[in-house]
Amino acid sequence: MTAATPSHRRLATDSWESLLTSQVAMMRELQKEPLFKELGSREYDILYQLSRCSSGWLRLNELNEHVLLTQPSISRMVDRLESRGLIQRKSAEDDKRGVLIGLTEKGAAKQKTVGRAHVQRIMELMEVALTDDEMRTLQDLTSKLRTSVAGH
Amino acid sequence: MTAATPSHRRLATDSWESLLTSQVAMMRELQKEPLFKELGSREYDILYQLSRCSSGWLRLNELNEHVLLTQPSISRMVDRLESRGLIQRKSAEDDKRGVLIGLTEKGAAKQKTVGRAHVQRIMELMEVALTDDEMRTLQDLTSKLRTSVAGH
DNA sequence: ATATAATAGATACAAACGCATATACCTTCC
DNA sequence: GGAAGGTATATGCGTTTGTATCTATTATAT
Repeated sequence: MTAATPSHRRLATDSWESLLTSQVAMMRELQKEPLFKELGSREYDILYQLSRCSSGWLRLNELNEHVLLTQPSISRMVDRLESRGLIQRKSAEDDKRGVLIGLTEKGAAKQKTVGRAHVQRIMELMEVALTDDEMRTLQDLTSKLRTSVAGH
Repeated sequence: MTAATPSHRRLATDSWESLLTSQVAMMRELQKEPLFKELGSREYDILYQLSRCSSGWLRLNELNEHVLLTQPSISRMVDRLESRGLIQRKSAEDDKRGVLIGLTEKGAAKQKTVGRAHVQRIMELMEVALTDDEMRTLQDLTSKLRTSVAGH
């Protein structure tokens, strides 16, 4: 049983703040990538999630879990991506309320192009900061945190 | 010297993605706090930065470094917080282009109220997820990452 | 000294956002 | 099987955001 001493409190908040600010620093750096001018990082996130899921189709609410946006915002973001020809909608057969989102060929190509540059930049930044072992540890800890907080 | 093998690449991107999604999960949870209805989390961030700096005053561009917003957005956010009586502006004496931002008494009180609930929630979430040692390690690694990426 | 470039912050305007709510469909319970 | 309540997505509307640009001040170069 852990005591709620001031230093214990600080440990929790300091480590969270450190996580948060490192994320801001990385994001700021990643957003400098010129390719992100034509496809915002949250838009890329959508394409990325669609590219990596096994069936190729995701429900709107599944997308919503991964991006820090409200449901209406995702809905309209999907509108825009659809009108740009990057994704397509189809209604879910088992639940006619639902909508399935998938990449078009153009969208998949776009994701690959932007993704390559993105991955390259992430590698450059992570590599000089942390050793492989440290990356593994970081992944473990953040994974543990996410699982505990969100339960999946 | 590390080789750019696919698995090495994956290690960098996977650990970054894990960091990112854990941050999203935490944020989502923290934003459920009712007190954040009257003071958005980015607005709180501003008050928080002002509360913790030694002189009590920060330049607009210093604030900008800590929050993932563009300069015009910070500028207008400061407008709103000022008109709500939470912060005050004064021009910097050594550089007449500059503006210094500080908390009003009301702003400091607000920061404390919201901050307490915020800290409480962070503690609850972190505590069940990670041990003290793990939090220390997480802080070390993210700190290392931030320093490397942003250089401060 | 004066022109030139760089920097800090503010503002105009269009695009994107969140909140509240509407609509359509599914589930449950009687 | 029909009403009541729950869930998935869409839309109206006011607010906040980013891009581009503007003004004011400071730094640099000739």
